Amino acid sequence: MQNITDIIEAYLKQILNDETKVEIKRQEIAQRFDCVPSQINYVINTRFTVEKGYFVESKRGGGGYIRIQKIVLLDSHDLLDEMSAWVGDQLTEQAAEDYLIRLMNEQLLTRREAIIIQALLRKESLPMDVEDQHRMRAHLMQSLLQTIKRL
Amino acid sequence: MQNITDIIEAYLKQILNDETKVEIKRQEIAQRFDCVPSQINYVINTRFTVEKGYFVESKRGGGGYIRIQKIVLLDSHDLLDEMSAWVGDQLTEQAAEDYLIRLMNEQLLTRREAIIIQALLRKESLPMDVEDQHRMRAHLMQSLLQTIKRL
DNA sequence: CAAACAATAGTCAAAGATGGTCAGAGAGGT
DNA sequence: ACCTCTCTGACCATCTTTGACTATTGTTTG
Repeated sequence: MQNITDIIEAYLKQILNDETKVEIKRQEIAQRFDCVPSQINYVINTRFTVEKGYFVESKRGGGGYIRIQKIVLLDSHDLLDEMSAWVGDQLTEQAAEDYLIRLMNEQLLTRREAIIIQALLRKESLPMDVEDQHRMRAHLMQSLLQTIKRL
Repeated sequence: MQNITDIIEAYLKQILNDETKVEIKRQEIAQRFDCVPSQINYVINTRFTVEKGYFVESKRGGGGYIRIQKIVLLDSHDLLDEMSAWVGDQLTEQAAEDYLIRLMNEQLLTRREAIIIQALLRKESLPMDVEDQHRMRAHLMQSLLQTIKRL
C-alpha cells in the first residue's frame, strides 16, 4: 500500500464511509498527493468502477469537479438484473471478483460462497484460451446471478 | 541447509510462526539474500504450495507484492483427495450431483452452496459439446475440491 | 453576441515498476 | 553416468505513473 493509487483510493473511500458522495477538484487532489492530474483518472477508472458499486460524474471548465457516489440499489432482484446486464458475455477475472465482492456486500452471497465461486472462475479453473475463458466466465456468472434469484 | 532456497524458506517460515501471513516484495527479498528475483518464485513454488498448506497471492506493477498465508486444513482432507481421484477428468451431471450430495452429507458444503454449484455445473451453464462439458465439469469439480480444503 | 481566453477534466500511449515463466546450466547424491 | 533438485537469466504479463494532446465549460473582451 505504498503506491499513490492505493493511497488516494483509501483517502476517498474513507470520506465515503461518512458521506454518501464525495466531490473533488482533480487538480487539487493531484497537488495534495503530489502527482499528475491524470493519476486521479487512473484511480477512478480502476478503483471506482460500476462493478465495484460506484457512480462517477464530472464536469470540465471553470468550477469543474469529479463526483463519486456509492450506488445504492433498493431491490436485490433489480441488482441482479442490472449486474446481469453489466456482465454481458465477456468477463475478466478481476471484474468477476469485483462482482462477487459486491454480491457479498449486498449480502446476497456469504464470504465462503464468494470464495468458492471465485475459485471456479479463476483462469486455472477454465482450461481454454483467454478469449474463451472470458466468455465462459461470463456465462457462469450469468448462471450464478439467475440461480441466486431463486434461492 | 546450505542452499539459498532453504535459507529463504526458513526465513519466511520463521515470520509465519508469529504472523498468520507475510507480505514481501520479490526484489527486496532477492536483494537481501543476494539472488535473482525468480529464485523467490522457485522457493514459493516448491515450499509454499497448497499441498503444504500455504496460500499465495501476488500483484505485479508498482506497489506489487507477494503474500503468503498459512491455510487451516480440515481433517476431511483425505476424503477430498479421494474424491478428487474418483472424479478424474470426466464428469456427468448426475455424478456431479452425487458428489455434491456427498459433500453436503459430510458437512463440507451447505445446502445453499451445493445448489449454487450444481447450477454452475448443469449443461445449460456449460456452452460446449457434451464431451467438453464432461471435461469442463470435472475440471470445475476439481477446483472446487481443492478450494474446500482451504476454507 | 461571437470570438478569444481561461479553467478544468479526459484520453491514450509510452515509460516505469513489479512479479511470472521456462528452459537450460549447475550441483549433489546414488 | 544419471537423476533430481537448485539456480540463473532472458523474455513475458500486468499494474502504475507520467505527460502531451484533446475536449468541454465558463468568463472576458471587441
